[in-house]
Amino acid sequence: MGRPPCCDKIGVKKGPWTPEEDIILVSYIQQHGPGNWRAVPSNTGLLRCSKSCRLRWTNYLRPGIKRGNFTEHEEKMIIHLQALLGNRWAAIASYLPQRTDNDIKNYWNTHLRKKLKKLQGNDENSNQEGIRSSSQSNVSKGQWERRLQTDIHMAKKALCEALSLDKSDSPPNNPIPQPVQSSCTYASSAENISRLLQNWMKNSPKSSQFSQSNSECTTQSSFNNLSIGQGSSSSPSEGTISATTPEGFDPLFSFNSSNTDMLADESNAFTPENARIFQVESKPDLPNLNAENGFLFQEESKPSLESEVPLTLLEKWLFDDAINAPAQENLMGLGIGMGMTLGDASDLF
DNA sequence: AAGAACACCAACCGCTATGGA
DNA sequence: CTCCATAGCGGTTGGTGTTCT
Repeated sequence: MGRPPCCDKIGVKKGPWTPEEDIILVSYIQQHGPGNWRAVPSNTGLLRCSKSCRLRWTNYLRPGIKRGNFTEHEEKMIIHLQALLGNRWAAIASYLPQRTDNDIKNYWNTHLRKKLKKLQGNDENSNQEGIRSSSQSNVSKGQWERRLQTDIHMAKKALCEALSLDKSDSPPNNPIPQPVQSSCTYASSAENISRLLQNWMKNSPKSSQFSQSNSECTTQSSFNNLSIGQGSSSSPSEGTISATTPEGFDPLFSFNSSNTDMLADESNAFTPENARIFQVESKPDLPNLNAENGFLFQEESKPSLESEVPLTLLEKWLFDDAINAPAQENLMGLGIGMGMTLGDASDLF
C-alpha cells in the first residue's frame, strides 16, 4: 500500500517565508501541536511542502529561539563542542537550547572557522593551536573516541532517566554536563513572529495582505497588540487576522486592546520577557491552547510561582538568569571526563 | 555614484535512520 | 519482510545587504 508522497512538488512554493505564512503555520501548530507535518500544508492551505513547514518551525518559528549575535560565552561553547563532537550541529545545539543547529552551523561557517584559522595563523608556533589542529592530527582516532564517549554518555543518561523517572531533576553536583532540554511553549512563538514582522516592516514597508477591519492598522502595530490565546472567543471587531484555510481552523492571533498598555511602546513589544509574562497572564482563559487540542504547556510543570505571582520584567529576568546559570556553568565544564578541559578551548581567545 | 566583491543567513537538497502499514 | 513516509541531520545554495574599489 504505502502512503501518498510527501509533496508532489507541483505548485509547491519555495523561497523565503512571508509573515502571513508564518502566522498560518504558527497558528496551526498552536492548535494542533508540531508533528504530522504531512497534514500541515493541506490543513493550512500553505503552498509549502511538509518538510519546508517543519524546517521553518524548527529553525525559525519555534519558541525559545534566540537570534542575533552570539555571546563570547556561546562562541567558546561552540568551539569547545565542535572540537569535541565535530560537525554534529544538532548535538552541539542540544547544549545551546536557544540556538538552532542551522544557526550554529551558519555561525561556525561564517565566523568561527575564520576566527580559528586566523588564530592558528597568528599562533602557528604555539602548541596551543590546539584543539583543532591536535584533534585534526589524529582525527580518525580522537574524534571517534570522543564521539563514542559522547554517545556512551548519552546512552547512559537515557538509561538513568528511564530507570529513575522520579529523579528527573538531576542533582546539582552532577559532574556530567547534560544537553539542555529546551522547554517548549508555543505561545511564545508569537515573539518570533513579532520579531520577524518588525524586520519585515523595516525592510518592506508595503502593507501586508492581512484582511483587517481597520485599514490604519499596520502589520507591526497589530502585532504589538497581539494577544495570544483569545482564539475564537475574541471579538471579530478587534481585528482577527484572516487566515482562511480549507479546514477553516481558527486563527489564534487576535488584536486585543486590553494589553496595549504593556505592548504599545514599540521598543517594548514582545521581548522574550514580556512575551512570557503575557503568556502567563493569558493562561487562565485559554480556550484553544490546552492539552485537548494539542497545545502543550511544558513550562507549566515548573513550580506555579510564576503563574501565581506575576513577576516584574526585571525579576523574571533575574529569575531566568539564575535558572540558566548553573546549566551554563555545568556546560563550561563539559570537557571534564571527556578527555578535555575547557581551558583548551578558552586558550583560543 | 556605480559596480564588484564579500559576508551573512534562510532555505533547500540529499542522505540516513526509524517506524508504521 | 518490504516499502515508504517521516524526522532529523549536515552540506550547500541563492538572495540580499554591506563593504570595498
